[in-house]
Amino acid sequence: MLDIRFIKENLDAVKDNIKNRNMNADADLAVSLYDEKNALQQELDAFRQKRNENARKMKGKLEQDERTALIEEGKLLKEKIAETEKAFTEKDAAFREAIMTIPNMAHPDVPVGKEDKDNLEIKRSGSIPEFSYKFKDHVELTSELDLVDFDTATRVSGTKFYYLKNEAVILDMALTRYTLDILQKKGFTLVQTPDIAREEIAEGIGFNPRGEESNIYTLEGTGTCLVGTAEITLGGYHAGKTLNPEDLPIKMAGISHCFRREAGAAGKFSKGLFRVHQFTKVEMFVYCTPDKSDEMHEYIRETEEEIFQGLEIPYRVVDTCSGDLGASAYRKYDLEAWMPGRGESGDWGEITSTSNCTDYQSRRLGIKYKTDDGNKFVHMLNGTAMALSRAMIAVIENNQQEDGSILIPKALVPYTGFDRIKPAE
RNA sequence: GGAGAGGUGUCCGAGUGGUCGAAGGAGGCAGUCUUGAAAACUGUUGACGUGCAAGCGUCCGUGGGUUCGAAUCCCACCUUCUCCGCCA
Repeated sequence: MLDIRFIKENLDAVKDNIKNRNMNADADLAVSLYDEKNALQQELDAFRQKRNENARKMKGKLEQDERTALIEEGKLLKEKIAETEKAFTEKDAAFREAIMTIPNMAHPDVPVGKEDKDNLEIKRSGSIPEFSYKFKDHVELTSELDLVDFDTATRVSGTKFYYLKNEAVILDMALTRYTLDILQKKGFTLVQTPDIAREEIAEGIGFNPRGEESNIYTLEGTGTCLVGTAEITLGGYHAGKTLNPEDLPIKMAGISHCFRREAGAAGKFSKGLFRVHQFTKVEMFVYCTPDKSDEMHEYIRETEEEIFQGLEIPYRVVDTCSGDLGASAYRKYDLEAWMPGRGESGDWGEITSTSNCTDYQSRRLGIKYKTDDGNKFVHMLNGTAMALSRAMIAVIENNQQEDGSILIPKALVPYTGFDRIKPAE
């Protein structure tokens, strides 16, 4: 959520931003609703002032007829207040709805574009593997090596679920542990978060738990939902708090299961482990002062690169264009790993994503820090350290061998205890 | 899940329907004293909205209700603690 005063003062910029981001939001409506709401608030405050005065007059001893007159006046005021309150509440709700749809402002360097094709590649690392033999995609490889079972999962749980089996289980944990070691050394506080969060926390982060197009599973009758990412539980960690500036930046690394409905997502780019209803993820989260958030964003991106360079996975870094940014992001970088089995002859596939959400989330969640000049909203950033399912695709497809085996990246061997996954004899 | 007791400012803690944004203490900050510190003493010390400002309004877990008037009474929910039950 943006600051309404900012919107009023920068109305044209806010409207341009909405257009660039390809979103439907009415800034003019938000402003006029705010002004109307404000007028009602002032009216209401005036009535309340009269009520308070009226009540104060009745404290001492009074003649009976004086008291009766005051009570009558009070009754009248009570009605007026109820009426005005009702009008105010309705207007306020309408205003909130309008302002919630307005996206965060974008960093001035964000490339302007409509969709993911317009994202700007800013960097490449590693080289794309060349295969002198017919290479396979991860679905085929994991099936042959008995590492992943989609068919049984479909019968038991539904489509887009999977069983990890045998060495894949170890590989999954090795990737997790490898990542946690890096993050702990860098000063992140490691946390295992709940996989369930209250809906208002999810909403504060920018996830809509309700509605047809929601990507979140709600738990009927509980007011809670399954988290789509630990961003929700890590961002909710300090909800409603005023933080001590000496404690900033706060760097957390949270591991959680992630659940996504992925309604309507299908097609060749979604096959196998790439788009699933459940996966495990290590997420980085940072709370910092506004002057540090650009710097922290680069830091998170560099950390992501360090993790994937260590695994010797070829990737590129993409600066997400305006039209492809989520509502809460000010700027977003994705790491896209080379996936040989993706598409016809290999393609880049998103494996991490880091967003600087500035104060867009903290304003809704009420997370501030103390300054000499009053309490200010903190900046909040998130970034994927390790999305297990997708990282697994990259590891498996890039390290496949002609004999059908998979080489384990050197950095992972201490964690797996084996350096190769071989087909059964 | 059952029974009981609570949720008040940075913290602890008092609070009879009107004099309560809220006693008292601690802590923080400023000052006096001191070579410096401690102690003692004095003063000060919540957030949010609105307004140029003075001010006005809101906030005592959350949301409803009763009342001319609610921290105080009623209802629901959330939550903490104790005991019992169940359980990895």
